[in-house]
Amino acid sequence: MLEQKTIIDRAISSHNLLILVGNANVKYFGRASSKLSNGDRLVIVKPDGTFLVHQNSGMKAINYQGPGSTVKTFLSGDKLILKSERLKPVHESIEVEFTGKIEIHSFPMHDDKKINVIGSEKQLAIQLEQNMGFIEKNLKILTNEADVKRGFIDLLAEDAEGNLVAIELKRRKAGLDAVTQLERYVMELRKRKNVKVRGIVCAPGITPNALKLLESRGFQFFNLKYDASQMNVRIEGLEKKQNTLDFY
Amino acid sequence: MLEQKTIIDRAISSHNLLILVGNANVKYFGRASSKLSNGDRLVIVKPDGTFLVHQNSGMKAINYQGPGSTVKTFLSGDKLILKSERLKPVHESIEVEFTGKIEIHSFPMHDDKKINVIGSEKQLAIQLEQNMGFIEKNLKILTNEADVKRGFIDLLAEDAEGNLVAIELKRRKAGLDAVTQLERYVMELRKRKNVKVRGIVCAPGITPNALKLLESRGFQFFNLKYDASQMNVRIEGLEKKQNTLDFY
DNA sequence: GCCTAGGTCCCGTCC
DNA sequence: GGACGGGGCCTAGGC
Repeated sequence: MLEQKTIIDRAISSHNLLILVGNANVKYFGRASSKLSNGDRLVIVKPDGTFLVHQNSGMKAINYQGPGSTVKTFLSGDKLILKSERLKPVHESIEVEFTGKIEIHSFPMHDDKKINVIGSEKQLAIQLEQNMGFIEKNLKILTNEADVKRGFIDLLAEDAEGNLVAIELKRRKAGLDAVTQLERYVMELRKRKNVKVRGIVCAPGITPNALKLLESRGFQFFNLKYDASQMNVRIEGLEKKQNTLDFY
Repeated sequence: MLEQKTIIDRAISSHNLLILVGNANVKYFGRASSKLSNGDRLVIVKPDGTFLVHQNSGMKAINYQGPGSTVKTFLSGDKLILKSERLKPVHESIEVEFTGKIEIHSFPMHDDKKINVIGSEKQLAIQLEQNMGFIEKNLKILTNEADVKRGFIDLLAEDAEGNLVAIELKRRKAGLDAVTQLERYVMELRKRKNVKVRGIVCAPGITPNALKLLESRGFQFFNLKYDASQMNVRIEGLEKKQNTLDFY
């Protein structure tokens, strides 16, 4: 065990990626607290202090600590303990107690590349901004979050009659939150400027309750079809949808 | 390379945890798309199909695929390619192209334990339900999401005067969303029942804008102090807070 | 530092 | 299966 501790300590101090697999229990204290009794676990320690504990299924780490954490090792009888600590945002700690054989692997990792993601809401907004005709003729873009001070509105435009049009854009199906968000922005604008303000949700689909809420507020919904699966975003269609009579 | 492919294929078919480290580029197509050019990467393949690509820093996998995905290996010249595919919710794929030496490790993992987390909002609700006096005298709990049909209210109570009291509880500082959520519920209740409905947000802190919004809606905020860092949840205090005159 | 909102959010739960 | 909300959400962008 002492030898294993030495190997681990050396990997950490040399800023390698450290991978541990073995039977362990895990305790966490901090913003919440958790216990996970013994089982085979994967532990990842990154050079930046990131500390991850994975079970054998599921996407998310069952326990974790972000960059900036520090990890220390302890021996307690025949058991090896890893303790990860961080101070901010609050004091938090994870203790992993290995009970048997540990597989230890350490790797130097060089990587300065950043991922390029296509299909963010922001990119959709840029596409839509250049084709406001998709929504309606003579819709003039005023800003995409530029001159509005608290400009959390995805797109702000002016229609042919001089009304303000606040557009909330979503990259996936809109839910109740999309409508309440839009409502807050519209209320804010109506309070500040003394003009009519229209609200539009633009998304690939909307949940039934969200549509009802939207219509009760006098807003409009535009169904958005786009494709972002091929390294470029392409808006394929945008059509106004309203409840037909047989919806109710 | 052929030998490495064989080792990987064997690990996958035997439902082991598979760990790969090596220089690779990564492409993703699906709900969005992404490219990440060459660098040292950690790839994790779990027995349930979970597929994770990590860089050497940061907590979150830079590319990922959830449980149920299938992974296949290909040889392309002197390069080994891992391809993870899933069909639901939409067809998505990740391709990891290794360009040089790959470190391969495979582990059988046995683990049927579930984590026990202390300090969830639900647990706080149970604590609070048993001490409604924290909020005000003669507040009678009606339900914690039990008999209400669409019971999305954290806590529903009745005050001394027979008014309904809808309580939105948060385990962390309340933001604008907490208030708009509460507002939706209160509106719904007012529409359905014909009684006065009060709204209360109960959280460890509230953002200034959220407090303003809350007060403009006539709701109340109670500052909640609790500790969940020691394997039990304990409410330490709960006091009504309102803006003092010098707030504005 | 706080506030705000997006995310290939994931995840559980309830309908 | 969709819908809805929690999460130790994390992370990025503004201020």
